[in-house]
Amino acid sequence: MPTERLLKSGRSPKAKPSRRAVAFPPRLSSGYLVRDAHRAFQRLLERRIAAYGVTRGQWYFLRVLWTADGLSQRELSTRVGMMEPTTAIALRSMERSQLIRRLRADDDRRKVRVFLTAKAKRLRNELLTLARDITAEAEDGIGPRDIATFRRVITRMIANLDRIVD
Amino acid sequence: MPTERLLKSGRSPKAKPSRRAVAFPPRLSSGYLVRDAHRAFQRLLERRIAAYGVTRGQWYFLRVLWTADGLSQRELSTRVGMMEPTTAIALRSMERSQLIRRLRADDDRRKVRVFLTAKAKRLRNELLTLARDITAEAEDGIGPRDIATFRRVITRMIANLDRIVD
DNA sequence: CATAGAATGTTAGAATGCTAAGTATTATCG
DNA sequence: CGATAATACTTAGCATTCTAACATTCTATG
Repeated sequence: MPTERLLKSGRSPKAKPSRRAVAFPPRLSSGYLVRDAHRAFQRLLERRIAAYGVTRGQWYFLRVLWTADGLSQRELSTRVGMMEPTTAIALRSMERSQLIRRLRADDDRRKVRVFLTAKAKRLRNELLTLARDITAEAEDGIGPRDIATFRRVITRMIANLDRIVD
Repeated sequence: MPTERLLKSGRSPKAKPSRRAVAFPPRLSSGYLVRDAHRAFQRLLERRIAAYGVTRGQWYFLRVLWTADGLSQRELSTRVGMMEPTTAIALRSMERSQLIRRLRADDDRRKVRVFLTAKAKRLRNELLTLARDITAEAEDGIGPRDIATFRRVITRMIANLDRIVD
């Protein structure tokens, strides 16, 4: 981590003090901490699933489909938490990679149902284990009580933020 | 949040039990919680700074430059935690938006120093306040002790993950 | 000094995610 | 029944981020 060094640059020595009134160091910002943690998780996940020919964008959908095969694209979008164009792009790449097949629904011809291939089903246990390992490595040396508090707090933060509309 | 409904699809009723051996629900995955929180923070930040004509990609750099004007691109990349091509792209957009100027360093003509414009400096207090408000809204209803635990835990997770090389 | 290597930035190309605007199908209502 | 709405998905275009490969400039070593 780089040290916080202040370059004075060419600022006037008699700058108004109000310029500096607000301070908000990243270490005190939950948002910054969450961002850094997210990037660390992603980096590791991406590197490890690449060995199986799976990309990060495919991962989230695999994870849902392993539990609920045959969903429509709309349902998948909702569960994964992505917008539908994002889902469409991810599914196209998964179809190319032989991870899914897409079948038009008989009852409603607007809908497309997504089904895992045998290949994708075979990946399930190994990849889920891999994901659990990453979590375990992340939580290494942290007590179970603190982990529980962490989960409770971050879940509440998500709820707080999701409730805000403006 | 959508209910967990299991579509049985066309799977054989006598599938091997080993197929289901591994379970790892997202609610128990710190990685998933962190991802969701990250997206919630980003969505809100993006929406609010858009009113000032600032994008998310510019934000991280502004934040560093408000504290240390005149850094080189390499130093900026390190502090923000981005790769250099990412920095180059963000700075190009910031130059177009009149938020920064780039000046070749006299002492070392490989280096480019980045300086905030008056416009960018004027945005500082208002945008930092905005960011602090988002944090406050996220932490609403959570006790200070729990917040402290949360920060300690997530900081440790980041350290754990950053240490892993393979 | 000349040349090899290190340091700083850039360009190119891919993946991921968004919003806005389109197409096609189904449902509703006058 | 026929026009209008809503629903499901796609396309287009942008922003953000990465890795890999390049150009430019400086440093170090013979």
